[in-house]
Amino acid sequence: MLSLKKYLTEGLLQFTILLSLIGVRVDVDTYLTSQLPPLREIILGPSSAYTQTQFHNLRNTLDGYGIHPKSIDLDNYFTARRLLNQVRALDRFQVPTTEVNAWLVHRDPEGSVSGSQPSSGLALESSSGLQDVTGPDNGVRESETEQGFSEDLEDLGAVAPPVSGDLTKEDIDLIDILWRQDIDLGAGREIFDYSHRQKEQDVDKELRDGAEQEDTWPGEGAEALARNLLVDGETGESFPVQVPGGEDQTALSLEECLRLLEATCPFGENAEFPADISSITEAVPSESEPPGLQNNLLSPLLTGTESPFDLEQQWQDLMSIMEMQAMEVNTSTSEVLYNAPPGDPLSTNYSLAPNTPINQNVSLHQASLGGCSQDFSLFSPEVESLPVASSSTLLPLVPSNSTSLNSTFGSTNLAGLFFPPQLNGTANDTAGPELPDPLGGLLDEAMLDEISLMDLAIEEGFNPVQASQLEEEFDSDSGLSLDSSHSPSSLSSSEGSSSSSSSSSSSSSSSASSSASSSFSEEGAVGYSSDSETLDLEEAEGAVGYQPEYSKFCRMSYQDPSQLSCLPYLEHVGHNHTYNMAPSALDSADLPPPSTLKKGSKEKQADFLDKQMSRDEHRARAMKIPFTNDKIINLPVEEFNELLSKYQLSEAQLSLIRDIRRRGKNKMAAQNCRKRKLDTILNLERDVEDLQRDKARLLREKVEFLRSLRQMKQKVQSLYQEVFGRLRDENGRPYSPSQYALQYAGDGSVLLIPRTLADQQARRQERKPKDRRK
DNA sequence: GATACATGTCATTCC
DNA sequence: CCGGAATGACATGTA
Repeated sequence: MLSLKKYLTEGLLQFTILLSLIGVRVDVDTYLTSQLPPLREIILGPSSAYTQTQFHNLRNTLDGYGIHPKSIDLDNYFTARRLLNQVRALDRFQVPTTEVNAWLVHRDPEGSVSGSQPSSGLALESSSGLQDVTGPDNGVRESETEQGFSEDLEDLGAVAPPVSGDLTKEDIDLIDILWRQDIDLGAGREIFDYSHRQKEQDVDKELRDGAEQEDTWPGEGAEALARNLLVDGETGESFPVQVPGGEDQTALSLEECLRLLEATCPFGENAEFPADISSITEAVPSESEPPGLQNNLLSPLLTGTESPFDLEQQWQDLMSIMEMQAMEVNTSTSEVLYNAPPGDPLSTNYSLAPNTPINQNVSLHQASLGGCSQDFSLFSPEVESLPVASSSTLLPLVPSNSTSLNSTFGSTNLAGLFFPPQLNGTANDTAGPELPDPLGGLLDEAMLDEISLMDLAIEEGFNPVQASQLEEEFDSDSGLSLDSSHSPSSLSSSEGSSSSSSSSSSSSSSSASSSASSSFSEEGAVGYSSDSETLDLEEAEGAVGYQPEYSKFCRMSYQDPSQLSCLPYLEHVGHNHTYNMAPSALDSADLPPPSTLKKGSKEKQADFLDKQMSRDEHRARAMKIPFTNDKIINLPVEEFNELLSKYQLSEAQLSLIRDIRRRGKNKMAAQNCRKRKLDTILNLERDVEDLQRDKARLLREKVEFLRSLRQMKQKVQSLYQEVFGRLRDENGRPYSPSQYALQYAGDGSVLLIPRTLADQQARRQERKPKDRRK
């Protein structure tokens, strides 16, 4: 009981405080009532006959509510270790994540970007904040369909930000539900995972274990709160850029192209660009203007905005993905990319028809800023765990100069992009399937893999089973209802403590099973107690060995039937109180005054106690060892030797005593060892699940990145078409795509070169990566 | 009776 | 070197 209180006061309380510090609501009752047999056994251990006496005596004297001076070293050790693990695992915990999200929900309606928000809320927070920055929510919630993919998917925060900065009531409700689920998930999963191992356990252990389970399954659904929805509501606006025709080579400003890219940034949700683009288009030189002047045209638009950074960041991400996957450039399969399924909302708006009327009133600046600032969150893989830090740390990594895009927009990639080898003569065609590029292979593979990836992600990461299980649990047992479902145990855990002592004391007359008694007695399990203090208590109470009658009396005095009747579920709890009793005490106990007990019951009692005794106790009794096994085992060496010296013991007795001590120590060690082993297994299990979650998250990120990449590719393709289609030779005729191609040069210009030359360079570019890989 | 599980015990190693 | 913890292997009891 005192150990239990110790757990309550130290373990549970401390952890509760810890959680409170990080803003996690802790419903102690929920955890108390959660059951997890393995951990219960780990922490409490199996039968601990050695500490039974202490447990028993303490209850008798203090009724479990006094402050016991004894320091339980191992207890502290486990508690400290658990706490440490919990603290270490805080970053992985989903409960805090959920909680933070909930707070964000409550705080964010004003739309302010709260940089002080702790981790994990970021996806929601940053997205909403950005949303506010970017202006009114115009996002098309096309990804409502994607939500089925999994809400878990969005927990990475790397996906597109949520469209809406203002949460609707449904959103809040959903968040609230998810939050509750997270809180409960721990217990729920514990039960799920270990229910097969559950069996009759003593209530104290349940209480203690329940308090300690919270770190095992903190719950993971919360991440899904940040429902970052990839929205591509853009309209595929066009832009007026006319490049002066050259002879064979026509230089285009790189910034022009980049601007075009930005204007059609696939991630931007700003479908409409309210402002005008006239300023830009007016700045664009006429056809007769020399190419060199055009390099500066776009820079004013780019400076002062984050869009180039974002864009570059995106490209870096995309390229890293390409490298990571080591995908072969496959120009022959690019059709898949362009033949996106009609149902795919992401691919619908990106075919930019060159003939599309140019909207002269589109503010390119605003468009790029709005779209890409949101994109930033989309490409922040750290958002999930480092909300504030990510936004602050990632930015500095990005060159503050728009020209740095050259490094990312390397000639390699762009050259390939701008080199559709099979470009046919119809320059006015929308980005056709016949336009391959280096990204084609990647994207094709990505698209092909997407389904399987999603399956994988769902299968390995989010655990649809888990989700459904959650649903079921919370349908029938929603929220913190574990409390009620396990109320008996929770009741017994605290209130039953005193009565349990009485029931234990009455074990001699009750038909308590040995297993139950042992399980109950393992309270304060072996190795958890301080020997000296235990000894003091024992001696102070005179319960063991020398004053058996008193001990017996104490026990009998607790045989209050009313208490048992009040707590009928404790009746089965029995305890082995004989283990720590000296043989003499046992003898006396076994022979109560004839007047009090009938002979038959007395014999039964004796038999029962005999059965309760361990072999070593029997041996000790047989050898007339004058002190208790408990002392033999738990006394420090010095006191132990001192004790031995006090008595004239035969060699056989001494040998037996030493054997008893050795076996007792080893028994405790074995129990601790088994607990540790189980603990290790459970930790490994948790680690595996964490890794699986990470894997699933990464897969989801991959899918999202590939999706974004595909969109970018489509944009680039459209832009290529657009630019190329507007090129005119000196006679005002369009260039034939079969004869000419655009190539991005290293100096930032885009050149119009003959296709033969372009093909050669493209081939060269293809070889390079392969060689590098070798 | 076979089996799984919990627990105790022994031997050994390590600190 | 001793005491004791840790642990694998085995024994035993129980359901």
